[in-house]
Amino acid sequence: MSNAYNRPDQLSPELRRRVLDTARRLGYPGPDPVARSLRTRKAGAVGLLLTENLSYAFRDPAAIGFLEGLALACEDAGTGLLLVPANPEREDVASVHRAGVDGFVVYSVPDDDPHLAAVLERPVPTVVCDQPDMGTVDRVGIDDRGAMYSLAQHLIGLGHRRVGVVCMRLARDRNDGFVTAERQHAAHFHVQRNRLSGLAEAFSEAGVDWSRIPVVERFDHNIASGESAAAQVLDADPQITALICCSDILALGAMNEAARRGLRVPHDLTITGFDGIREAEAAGLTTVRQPVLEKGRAAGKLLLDTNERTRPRSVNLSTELIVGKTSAAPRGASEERWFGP
Amino acid sequence: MSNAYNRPDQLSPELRRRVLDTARRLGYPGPDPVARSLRTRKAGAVGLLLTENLSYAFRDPAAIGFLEGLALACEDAGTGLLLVPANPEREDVASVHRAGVDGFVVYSVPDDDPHLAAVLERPVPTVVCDQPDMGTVDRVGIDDRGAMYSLAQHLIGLGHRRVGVVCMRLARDRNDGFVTAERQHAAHFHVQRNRLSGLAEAFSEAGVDWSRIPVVERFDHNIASGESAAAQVLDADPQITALICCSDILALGAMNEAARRGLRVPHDLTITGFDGIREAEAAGLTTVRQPVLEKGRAAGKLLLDTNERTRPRSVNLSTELIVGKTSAAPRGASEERWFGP
DNA sequence: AATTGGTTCTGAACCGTTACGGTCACTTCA
DNA sequence: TGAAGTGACCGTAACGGTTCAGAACCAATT
Repeated sequence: MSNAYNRPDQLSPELRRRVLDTARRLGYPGPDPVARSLRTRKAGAVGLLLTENLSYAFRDPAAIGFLEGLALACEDAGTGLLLVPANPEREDVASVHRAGVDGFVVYSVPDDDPHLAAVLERPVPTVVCDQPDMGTVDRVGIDDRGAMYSLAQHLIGLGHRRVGVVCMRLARDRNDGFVTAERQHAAHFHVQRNRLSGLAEAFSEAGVDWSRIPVVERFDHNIASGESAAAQVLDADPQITALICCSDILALGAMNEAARRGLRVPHDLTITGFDGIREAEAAGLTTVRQPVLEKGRAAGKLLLDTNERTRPRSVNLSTELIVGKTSAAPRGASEERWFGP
Repeated sequence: MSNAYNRPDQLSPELRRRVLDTARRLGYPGPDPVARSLRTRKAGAVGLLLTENLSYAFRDPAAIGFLEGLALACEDAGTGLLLVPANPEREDVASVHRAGVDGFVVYSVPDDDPHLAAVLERPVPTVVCDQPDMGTVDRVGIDDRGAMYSLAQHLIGLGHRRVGVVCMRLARDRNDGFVTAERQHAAHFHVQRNRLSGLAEAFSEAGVDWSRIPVVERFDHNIASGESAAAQVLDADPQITALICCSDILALGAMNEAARRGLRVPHDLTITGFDGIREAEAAGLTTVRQPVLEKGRAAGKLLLDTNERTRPRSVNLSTELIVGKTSAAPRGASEERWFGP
């Protein structure tokens, strides 16, 4: 029976035809995929865990790029891609337990997320992205700290000392407002924590007292958040010469807010982003480009690569500083340099 | 055992604790999701079948919108979303057979696609999108014919008679070039067939000989295709006053080509799209807006709605003609009307 | 003391498939 | 002619959970 469907060479064509005929006559709908999975211990799918609402993945350009890369890898391997719903509000990890998959990819979740813990308990291979190295599972990511450090050095080189920062959520609780040093340090999102620490390091080295730099956090990641966060930073210190945003989306919002206030970018205010999404490129944003598609593909490859001689593995992809039209020397500084002593 | 995990009320807390303790000590990783699915006959996931490469879904804005809506519905229901790889090149339907899902959503595949046939053979509920009404399964879509008819009437009202058309692939075979009337009529993509027939009807009613209108097809759906297809139409008949594109993406490409030729839009050439994606709105494109997100959500709702009193159901979502800045009266016509007799 | 009622706990059947070993007929070779 | 070898076919035992019937137990009632 099984052979008739899956192993035509194991039986005579005549019998095969007869079996298939009677099967059809009896209304047999073909082998049941679930039972097959149980028996063969292969689900033919990999699970993707995102901390955000499922639909968020389709709204954020960087997430879309990641998904595309992951889908590419799955396609090559002929496996399906199961999007696992993980509502961050509820602590309901049943969706993780119910997912019939051969492995998990975990994309940018807080390191204390119960869903992540549930995944790690499952006896299947896992690849985490944009997470700290856990020592036990494969990892793919970038050097967020180093990339942001370079961006900061670019700004410092231009002469910026008085800056403001807009970042994404740092933990699971909503905190739309200023961020204490404590909170920065304890951020549960590896990516944000490292970007902030890269900034802090560079500016501290340049003699800036980091504890006095206004850092504003937003829970939701969209243009509107960038706008309101930029407004909050500019209200707190109208003297800042540069606004460093931890994502392009936030930076695009900041651009809107700058325009609303009549601030010319980069003449009156330098604005930078992070990610290198298409929209940022179109806007000429100074940013750090990271290979999001490649990241997804690498995650999939790592997961689907069967010969696991050296697990856990860790892949670091390279980033590139893109100097666009939104960063320049601060107004005062350039004149000072020009006419200075 | 099972009760200890899933039915805490069925046994004393003391026994439950003991069971869970020993389970942990034995390294038991929790109930196996596949075995559970087999027994309960519930996979906790719905499958999405796209005819394109999986990764394409993340490149096309309309597809992304659809996915977002579908993800939203899945989220509400707490089910996962399995992206089923269906390589259009290979006739390999094994991926459909192997998908452990409670139902399928089929999005815009040719009506003769073997993957679609394989889905319909599976004994699970199915919702088809942008497909002809099959009579046996639920359907969600729009009135492509009527929407395109309205758009054509808008153009006809403006005075356009000599037009060209750029459409997406009409069948599984690649045909990058002109389309015969025969091929238009026999198109295996319901959406494209209806859009073209809406155009043909409107223009025929206006006294235009449809068989003389150049219609150019492109297999790949991206900006570059729009560019080259527009070039092909304009080369074939430089006198056309309007270029009707069957998607916004193609229209955006056509805009590029018009610019390259020094044609001012809409002064020298009217260009229209279809879909109403964000990029089109930004460009001020005259187009038909269809609720892609709503379409995905409706498909998910239909599939996950358990009380199936009136299957098969058919949902038609409404569209809206958006008159943008890319359509105007043809140069000759407007003068004629202004200074005419 | 025996019956009843209720709760907690145990064991076995079943979901549908695949892997595997065994049977059987038939060919080949000494 | 008989032994060994080959290939086609078939029966059965897991895979790991859920479910449900009924055993076992305890307390309350007759």
